[in-house]
Amino acid sequence: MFTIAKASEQSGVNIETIRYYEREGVVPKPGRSAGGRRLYSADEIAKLRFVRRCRDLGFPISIIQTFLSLTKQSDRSCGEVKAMAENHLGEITAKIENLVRLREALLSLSKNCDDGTAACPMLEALMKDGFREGVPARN
Amino acid sequence: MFTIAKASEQSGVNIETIRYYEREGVVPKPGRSAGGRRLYSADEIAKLRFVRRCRDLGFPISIIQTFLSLTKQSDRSCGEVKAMAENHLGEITAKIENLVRLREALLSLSKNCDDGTAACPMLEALMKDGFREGVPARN
DNA sequence: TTACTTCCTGTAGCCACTACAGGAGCAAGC
DNA sequence: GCTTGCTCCTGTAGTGGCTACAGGAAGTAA
Repeated sequence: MFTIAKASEQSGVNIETIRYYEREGVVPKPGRSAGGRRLYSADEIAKLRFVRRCRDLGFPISIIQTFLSLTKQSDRSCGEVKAMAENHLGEITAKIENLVRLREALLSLSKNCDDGTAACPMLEALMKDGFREGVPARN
Repeated sequence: MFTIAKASEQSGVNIETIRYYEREGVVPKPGRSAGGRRLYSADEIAKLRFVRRCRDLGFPISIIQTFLSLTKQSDRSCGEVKAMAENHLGEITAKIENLVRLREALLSLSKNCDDGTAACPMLEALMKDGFREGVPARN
């Protein structure tokens, strides 16, 4: 059995975040020592690592909870997982496209911006009325 | 002078968000009618539109406040604006690169995932120990 | 007058954490 | 046994940028 510091180290999840996950019911409550300290098994640490990896892949907590419940069944789970992963892939692709358009818009705005000019053409352009080219709406 | 609904319509900023900006001191407090309702001038609406456009470009509120204070001076502002824009461009590019790596990681994970299999290879891989390839850390 | 819409303030919720404050447990050295 | 210093505990509040109420007042058209 491991202390929360060891669990954090081995899973890559911050200590405060581990306690947060427990509060929110993402991972089950671990056992406690006589003095009331959390004690983690290797399995529980593996679960934390799984959550961490999924978060690194950009999955929201709600989806990860579904993943965790699907791993318990281990039957018929793959189709659902694949569907959720593909849906997430679509969202990532959309985000990338948005950011690329955004970068282009910002680049063309700041391009005319030279040091030393009195009035900044970028701020001018953003203030003006005739404007709306290729800037995507927010998320 | 315009009601908050007109200001929202013309600036593209949600009514609740306009009041939020006012509370936070992003835009100055507008005048009020006899009955206590907010009344916006064309200038104030232009300022809201400016904030909206900057938000659409991904600038955080704190940077936008700097922009707004720089537009008042109109002297020597361009260099600072350009520096902030370029810094922001760097952040956007980093985000894009992260997302692209993430997409590749997720794609290679979900590729082996066929419908109908008993155990899901993607969840298996995320549970396993030997793992850590090209998944970027979170923001 | 009545009905309907818009607006007001104030507060709470969203997401996924992060950062305290104030106290208790625990291990090592003297 | 006692002190020092670390880890851990609970509970609460803050982050950013909004969004969503509740409960009431003001304005407008028939």
